[in-house]
Parts: sequence; structure tokens; C-alpha cells
Amino acid sequence: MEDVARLAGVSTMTVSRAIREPAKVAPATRARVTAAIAKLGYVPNLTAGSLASQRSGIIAAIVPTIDNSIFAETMRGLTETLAAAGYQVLLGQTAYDESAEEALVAAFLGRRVDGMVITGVKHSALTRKRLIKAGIPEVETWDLTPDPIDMVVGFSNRDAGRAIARYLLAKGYLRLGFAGGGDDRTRSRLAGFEAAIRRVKGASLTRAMLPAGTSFRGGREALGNLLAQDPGLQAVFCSNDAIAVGALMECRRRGIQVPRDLAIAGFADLDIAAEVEPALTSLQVRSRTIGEEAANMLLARLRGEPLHATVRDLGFTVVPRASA
Amino acid sequence: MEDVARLAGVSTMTVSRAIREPAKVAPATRARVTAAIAKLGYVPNLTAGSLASQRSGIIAAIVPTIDNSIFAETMRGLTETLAAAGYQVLLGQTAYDESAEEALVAAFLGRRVDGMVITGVKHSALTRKRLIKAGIPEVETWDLTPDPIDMVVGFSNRDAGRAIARYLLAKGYLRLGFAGGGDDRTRSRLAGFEAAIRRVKGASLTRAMLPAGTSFRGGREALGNLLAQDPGLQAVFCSNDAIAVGALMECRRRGIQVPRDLAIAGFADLDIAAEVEPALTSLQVRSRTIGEEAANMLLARLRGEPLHATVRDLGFTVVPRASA
DNA sequence: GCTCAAACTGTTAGCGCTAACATTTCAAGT
DNA sequence: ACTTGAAATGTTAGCGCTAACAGTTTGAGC
Repeated sequence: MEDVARLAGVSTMTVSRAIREPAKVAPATRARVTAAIAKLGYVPNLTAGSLASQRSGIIAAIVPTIDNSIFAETMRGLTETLAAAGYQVLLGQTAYDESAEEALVAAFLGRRVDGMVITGVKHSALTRKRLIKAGIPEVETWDLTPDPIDMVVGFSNRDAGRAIARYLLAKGYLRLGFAGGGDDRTRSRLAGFEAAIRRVKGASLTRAMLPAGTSFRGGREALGNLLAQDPGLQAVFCSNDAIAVGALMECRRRGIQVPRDLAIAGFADLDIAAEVEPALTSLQVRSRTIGEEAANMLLARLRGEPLHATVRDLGFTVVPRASA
Repeated sequence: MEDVARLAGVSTMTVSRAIREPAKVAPATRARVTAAIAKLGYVPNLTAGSLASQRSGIIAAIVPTIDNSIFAETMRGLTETLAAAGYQVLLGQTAYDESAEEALVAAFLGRRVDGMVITGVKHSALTRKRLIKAGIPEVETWDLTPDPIDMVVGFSNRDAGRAIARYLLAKGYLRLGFAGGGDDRTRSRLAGFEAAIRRVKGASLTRAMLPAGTSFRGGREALGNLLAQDPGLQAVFCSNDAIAVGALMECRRRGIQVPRDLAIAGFADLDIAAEVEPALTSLQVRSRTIGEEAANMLLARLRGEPLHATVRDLGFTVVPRASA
């Protein structure tokens, strides 16, 4: 930066300003600085800038996984909204492991990120403590809780499970199955699903629990598992669309007609849900909006604006298609 | 850190060492420091550490996109291998946009990342120049080139396209179609595919080019497009499995029997390829290994170890299944 | 007990930038 | 010409840590 300053005939402070707040530098000066930067191929050291300004320009995001996943859209919404405001996103994956989450939070706080977005509302005591102590804006996502660490944006997984159950029950399906992974949000969906079933006389529930993060193959296996438990099963709710597509493929392989012999419903309304044959009944959640809203809530905090609410419920919609 | 040092009765330097090189601190001292850290909830400022040590502990990775994509596995391999060596991965998405790539490279270099992994071998002149000037280890991936910026690990997309064409031609399909996005690697696959077809008398090629990054829906549309161009089409090569699955679904919808009426082959051998019905013939590439090898090459450079080769070809395999 | 190297710990001087304040410049109003 | 305040630029003092070296302690060998 000193080289640039010398070449432009100004002080380093003016160079710094020309880069960060061009409006505060006289146009002629700015032009000289810009030219000097280009000539020298100068790349400002943001690490030094962060240390001096106490602002990193980085927001950390923690998701269980990004592969063929429901979180990719959320990350896209988050990243794009934050990029427009000059922030970069540092992504961490936990693979549904709480200790990995703990390590990531520690590492991110060490980098002095300006804010954090984290999936889910259940975290280890240490993670909560560290986040609270860090005092940075923080958004939990993909679920709801009355007492977030700081802010939360998502929908009620419990209510979503209940809504799917009611939809299937209203269609006359009574012998219901559930296939899903073992993460916290899936358990909430299952709890709601089960609660709604219990209220209907004659309705039954068969469960196939999969490891968290399973996808197509898991869905196929789960379907076999469920039918082994209850050959008279009428409808299956899969806690994500990948599992549901797997189940659908297994039905095809076994010659089971969907939805005539067995109805299948998914969750999250991924792209693929509308494209498979038969098209998949799913529960649409506003994945991308979750990311955008998380970004907006963070930005509001970072700008010191007053917040309308710390809990934001984006709801969900059951999308009926051919499969159930 | 000063607080910790005071509480432990040592200098800040000893605290720093106790954290980074525990072996160099006497066990008793280390215990006092550790206790002080725990008591105060001290989180080292890695930004300051990076500035002082000139090492960030961060490797940047640039991919076109991560959603339901062939790059997710590569990122997993990269992230896990680097994490084991104490490095974190900073992920950037270009959405197949060269100027976005340019901006990401600039931003990452500004953060003084210790190394960079970038998808593809075609980059803007400015990007190349900046990377060379930065002088950090750098790996290009998912393709090959005789003159990488620094190192490259992948496979020949051209040869892969050729291999699929030969496979289909050997099966007796002559009227071939291609559906794929407009990115650089897809074009290479198409070039190889086309070259192999040209050498066979009576063989024809029909193309449906999609925007880069399209998936299921794009595959459905492409199939319609191809059949409109050549109703007598015998086999279609899709430049990724998502497109192929979309095409498969469209066949089902139209009552086209696969592979009897029309054969379909995909690319990348994603999880879903083996799960759909009929299972998808695909070209398997070692996605995860690309990430792992990129990490290992970077680590070797960072440790100053001599490198065996700067170009690493991981090859590919045609995986015959039911669809073609 | 003494030597001496190894093991451990401390001191000094930055890393490259920016916040905060200080100073200079300049145009407009008198 | 002479104030005056806003705009433009400069100066000073760190941000929190670590490299490099200096100093101190320890213990093995004699």
C-alpha cells in the first residue's frame, strides 16, 4: 500500500480511503490512486484491514451438508443477499455431527466473523455459550423456537409433519408409514406426524428411521423395511424428497403402483419432486427465502437497525401432486 | 491473550506457544495456560495470528455451483483432507460466470489464502495473471491441460466424451443425440463425442445445448428438443446425470421405453444414477478423489515437498447399466 | 560442584492496515 | 483581503498476534 501511495503521491490513508470510501476522495486523487493500484497490481490485504477495523466482512454459515440437499437453495439466497451488501460467506458442514458443529463455531469465532447463520435450533451448551459470549448477530434457521440464541427464521417442523399427516388422512389413507433421517428437525416432523395420526381412530404409524443425511438409496431401503413391517401400508411420508424419490424407484422396481397401491409424499419440494413420474406430493418450504431473510436479519443488526422481531415464521405449503 | 498470560503467570508468547505448539511448552506450564484459557473463555484471534505469521490456514475453493451437483463430492474430499491437516476451506460459487470467478479470485487473494483450488482449466487472462503473481499453490480440477497455472488434477473431458460415443456406437446405436450445458468442460465432452461419431460411417449427431448448470427440467426439455430434430434418434448422451434423469422421466411421460425405443447415458455417476429405473448407464469419474488429490498436492507444496508431477490424470470408467 | 547443551520462557519489533483526530485546502460569503 | 466551515488529506497510534532472537533454567555427564 505504501508503494501505491508513493506512486500516486499521497499518503497510505488516502489510498485506503480511495479503496473503501471513494466518495471521500477528490476525483483527481482517486484517479491517480486507481491508476497506481492497477499499475502495481496491488491487492489490499483484507486480513490486516480486518484486524485494524475490527470487522471481517465475513458471515459464517453452518449447515449439515450441501450435497443434493435442501440447504443449497438457502445458501444461495444467503450468499447472494450478503454479497450485495459486501459480505462474504464462509461455509461449514457438520455432517449432522454435534461435535463438528462445536468445532466449526469455535473456528469461525476465532476468525472474528461478523455474524453467523446456523442450521437448526438445538445446539450443545458450549456452542450456545460461546455464541452468546461472542455477541455477534446470529440466526438459527430451518426450524423455530421461542427462545433463539439471537434470532431465528424458519417454520415449524412439527406443524409441517402434522400438516402432511392431515393431508394423507383426509385422503383416506389410514395405515401410514414414515421414513426419515435421525436429525433433530426430522424428529420434530415425525412428532407432529405422529400426533396427528394418534387423534384419528383406526389410523396407524410404522417407522423406518435412517441415518441422518441419507438419500436415494436410503429411501429404497426404507420402503422395503416399512413394507416388511406392515404389508398393508397405504401411504408413506418421507422426511425429504431424495428419500421419497428413492422410495418411488423401489415401488417401480417391485411393481407397486403409486399412488394406487401405495401413496408417497416427500418434503422440501426440491426441483426433482415435480419432475419424477408420478410427480411427488411434497411439502414446500421457502428454502431460498430462509437464506435471504437470515441475511436481512443479520444485515439489520449489523447496521444497528431496530429489529421487528427475533422470530420469523415463513410457514410452508402442502403441494398436492400425483403421488399422494 | 494478555489476560490469559497474566492469569497463568507467563508471557503472551508462552500462551501463544501453548496453543500452537504444545510440545514446546513444559507440561506444568501448559496445564496452567489451558486452565486459564478455559476459565476466561479465551478465543484466539486468528486474524491477528494470520497477519503476524503470514499464514491464514485457509484454502479457497471455487466451483460453478454446489446444488445437486457433481462438485459436492469433490468438495467433501477436499474439505476433509485439508481439515485433517489443519486447514479450512473457503468456498466460492461462480454460477458458471467468468466475471464472478474473477471477483472471487480477487477477494480470496485479498484474504491471503494459503492456496487455491479452482474448477476447470479455462480462466480469464486477468485471473491467470493474478494467480501466478500471488505465488501460492494452486490446483485446477475436473479437466486436464498440459500447461496448468500451477497444478491440475482431473481427467480428459474430451476423451470421456469419446469413450461414451464409442460405447454407444459399439452397441449399434447410430443416430445419436447430445444434451448438455454450455460450460467449457461440457463443450470438451461434446467435442470428443462428436469426433468419435464422425469416424463412423452412417452415424449422426443431433445437439440440444442448454444453459450451463441446468438439471432435471432442462433434461426433459432437451429430450423433447432432440426428438423434434430427429424423431428416429436411437441414443442420447447427457452431459450430467441430472439431465439424464430428467430425460428419462420425460421418456416415461411420453411412453418411450428405455432403452428399447431410446437409450440414455449420463455422466458423472451420481448416487441417483444407480437408483432410477431403469438404472442409468453413466461415465464414472472419481469426484471425491479429485478433491482429495487436490488437497494432497496443495499440502505437498505447502510443506515444501518436491512434487511428483504437476498434472495428475485420474481417468474415468464407463459404467454400463440398463438404460443404454 | 561444574560445565554445557538442551529445554524452556521472555523480549522486541513488527505484520499491513484503519480509527480517530489533526491539519491543510478551498470556495463562498462578507 | 478575511473569515469560515466543509472537503480533502495527513499523522499518530494501535488492532492482537507471532518470528526471531535473547535470556534463563534444567539436568546429564563428568
